[in-house]
Amino acid sequence: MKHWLVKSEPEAYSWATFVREDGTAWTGVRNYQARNNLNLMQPGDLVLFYHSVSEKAVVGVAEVTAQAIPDPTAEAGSPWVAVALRPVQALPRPVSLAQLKADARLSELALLRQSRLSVLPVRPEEFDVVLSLSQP
DNA sequence: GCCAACGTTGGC
DNA sequence: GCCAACGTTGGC
Repeated sequence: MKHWLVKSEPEAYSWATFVREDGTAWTGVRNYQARNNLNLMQPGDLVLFYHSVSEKAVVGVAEVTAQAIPDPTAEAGSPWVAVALRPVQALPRPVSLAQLKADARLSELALLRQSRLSVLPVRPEEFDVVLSLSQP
């Protein structure tokens, strides 16, 4: 099982909406590196849900429920894909970008190294560190 | 194939 | 609001 992180601007698509809809097709990714990561996702993989821009914090954990298919919001024949995600749990407390940056165990975190990429791999130990940081 | 121009993302 | 990083586009 692999671990990932996806970003969303809460004004565009928030964790609350994601929970209310009980999951969604993760469409609209238009970057090749992010697309490659989507293609590597398998059902059961766990995904950190990050609110970018206005909040800058990991807010929840999602699970991949369907592997990549052609993105229905893209032109037919385009290379873009979408996976299906569903919410697993909100974090007890959001883990802010500042917290992530401050933790030496997360110095290699892909989010911190490639801040513009919207679909990123997370190492299992990094995933566990983020969860532990969210504990009250 | 190179590179300048331009657009977008996202942190500050 | 600004700007750095970075991806894409298009002229040459």
